Amino acid sequence: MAHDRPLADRAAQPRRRPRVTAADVAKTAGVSRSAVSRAFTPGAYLDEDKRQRVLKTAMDLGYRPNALAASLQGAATDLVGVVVGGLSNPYDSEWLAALVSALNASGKWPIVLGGQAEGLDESVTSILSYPLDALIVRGGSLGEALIDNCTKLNIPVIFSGRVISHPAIDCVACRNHMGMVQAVTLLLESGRRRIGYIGGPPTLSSEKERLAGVVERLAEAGLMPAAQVTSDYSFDGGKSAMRALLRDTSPDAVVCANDAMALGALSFARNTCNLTVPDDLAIIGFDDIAMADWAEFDLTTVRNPLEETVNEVLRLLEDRLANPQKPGEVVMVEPVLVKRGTH
Amino acid sequence: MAHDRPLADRAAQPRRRPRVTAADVAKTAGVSRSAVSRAFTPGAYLDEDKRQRVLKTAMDLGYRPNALAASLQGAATDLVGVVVGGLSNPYDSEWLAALVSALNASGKWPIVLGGQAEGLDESVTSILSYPLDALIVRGGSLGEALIDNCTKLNIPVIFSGRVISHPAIDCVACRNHMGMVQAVTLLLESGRRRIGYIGGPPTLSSEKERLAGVVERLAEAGLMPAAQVTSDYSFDGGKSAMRALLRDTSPDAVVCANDAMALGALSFARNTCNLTVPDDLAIIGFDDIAMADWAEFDLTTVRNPLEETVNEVLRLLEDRLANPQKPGEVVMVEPVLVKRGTH
DNA sequence: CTGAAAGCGCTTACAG
DNA sequence: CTGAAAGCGCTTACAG
Repeated sequence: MAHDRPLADRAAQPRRRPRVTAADVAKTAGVSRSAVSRAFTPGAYLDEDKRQRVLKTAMDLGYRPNALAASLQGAATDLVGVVVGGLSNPYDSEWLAALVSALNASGKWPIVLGGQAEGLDESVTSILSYPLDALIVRGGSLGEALIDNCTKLNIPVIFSGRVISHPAIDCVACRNHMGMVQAVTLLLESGRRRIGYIGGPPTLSSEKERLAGVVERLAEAGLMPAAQVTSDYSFDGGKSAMRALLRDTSPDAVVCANDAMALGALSFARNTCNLTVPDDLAIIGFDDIAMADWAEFDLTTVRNPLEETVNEVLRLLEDRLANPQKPGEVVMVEPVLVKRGTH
Repeated sequence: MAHDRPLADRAAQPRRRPRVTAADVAKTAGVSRSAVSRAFTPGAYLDEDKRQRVLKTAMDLGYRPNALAASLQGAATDLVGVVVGGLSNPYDSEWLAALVSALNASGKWPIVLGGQAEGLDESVTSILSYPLDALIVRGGSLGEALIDNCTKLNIPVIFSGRVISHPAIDCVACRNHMGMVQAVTLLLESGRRRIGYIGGPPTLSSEKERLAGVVERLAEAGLMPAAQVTSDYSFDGGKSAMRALLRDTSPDAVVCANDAMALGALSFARNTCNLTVPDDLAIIGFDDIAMADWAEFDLTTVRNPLEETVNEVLRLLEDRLANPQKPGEVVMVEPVLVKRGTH
């Protein structure tokens, strides 16, 4: 018994006072440990009176079954790892909020890793010590190296915002290329010809696809990007990028790889350069975050459907848990051009 | 053995393929289970050659100790519940991102509950099935009822953004009253006399304190609020509130209980009512979220120090884990008036 | 309907 | 330095 230990020992290593245990309830209620377990197991055979007595005692003592001990018996842990990037992109925050909410609603409990760039790989390695039901990874926040790790540990991985070509991995992603083609087409149709581009981190696959969409649609019209700057998907990054871009060129339109940068770019163009948007300069973003619709911005953008994405992630999760051996699934989500006031 | 079960059974209840186990590694490496365990335990005695052999085998097999099984031995789970409200208040999102990042950095893994109002109590009850190291609760997102539950389960609770008078509960909160006194003082000093107020959900203690700060400072100057509307801490809520407020009165200043509503109010005043801010109308918020500093808004506000709050939460957590029996601590954080362009 | 017993994967005294 | 064994809290056949 813990109470029999010498004080010095307890002081050195302040062990948590233990939780109330099924054995405690059994003793108090005068039943067997099995009976206590059965009282908490929906289908189990147990005399109704006895069940009530156990439940009452449990309530009094503040007992509830330790989910971790139960998982050792083979039960699902209902624990899901969620890896998101630095969260400097508001779309990632919206994604996280929607995903957490949806997971909660279906009785899954997300262990969240994010808000930091460095140390993320290490953190993921750490949480793989837990027998997670699955790992959900946002876009390019993580390399493919972890797939092997997870495979060995039998932890399914679901990617959101990135297509992975792996036979057993599920993913859902937006048709980025198509979205950018729509954006550029809109600009071309309204007579824009000097079209610049503000991109995100070039290593991200979503970024590559968006850039390709812009470049290829322009090429189709016999054009090249009037200017091209790389930034970091943040508001401030968009401001700096716009400064750099306007220093060297005078485009009549700028396509941004996400809304946060578009908002920053818009702000810089208006407030620092006194440009009139869209008369002097059109600006189009990507994602359709909540702020894009605010009157101050009224940003024309390409919607990266959030609700649909999260719904698909949850469906893939359920399907995967129901059938761990099924082949990986790739779900593509359609972008939608949202015309507002900046084009 | 699982493989000996009839197929029907396995189909009905698709049990997860088990993880690689210490026993597997032991067998492959030709050592005892104890040796495997010791190879992963920093201070443990184990022949260096043997340790290397075990580590190598573990790597090959993709083994790592199951943290849940280890926790049954009395180890901390390093799992921390984090309860946040509906996340419609951007300050809550910033708080969550900062907290998650800080927890990750110190090797704690947050199980996040939020993004939804309804069902939150039920969700919290569910995650108490896990032997959490602690539960961190944001502001008014949860009633005090859960404190008893947690106490019985020996799960320490830390509140952020709310003062709880309970002998064993830690909390960190902003001096809301003082912050609002500063805001109103600034307005009075610049000659404003018809000062309105847009409040948040009246049940929240932070709201009560902020309202009290406004009312009492006005009373000191012999004034009453020129108008008073209640809303929900969201941008859209701020817009609606401003509409209601301007329908009946014409204040020369409006204090808002948080920045999101202040931004909405500002947007409505400017874009819908064509008011000039601050000439026609001053607007002050509370929190100092990132957007408050954007050129479009340039919002004068009261900073609710985020970094300091999160740092204190982490310190309280560490102290509590080091000494579970110590008395509860109440940490007050000082608000800072941030003068920008809307006053 | 019920209790005693086995076993989930791990760590840690215990006895070499 | 090492292995066999006990035990963490739970569920689930097993045998009444």
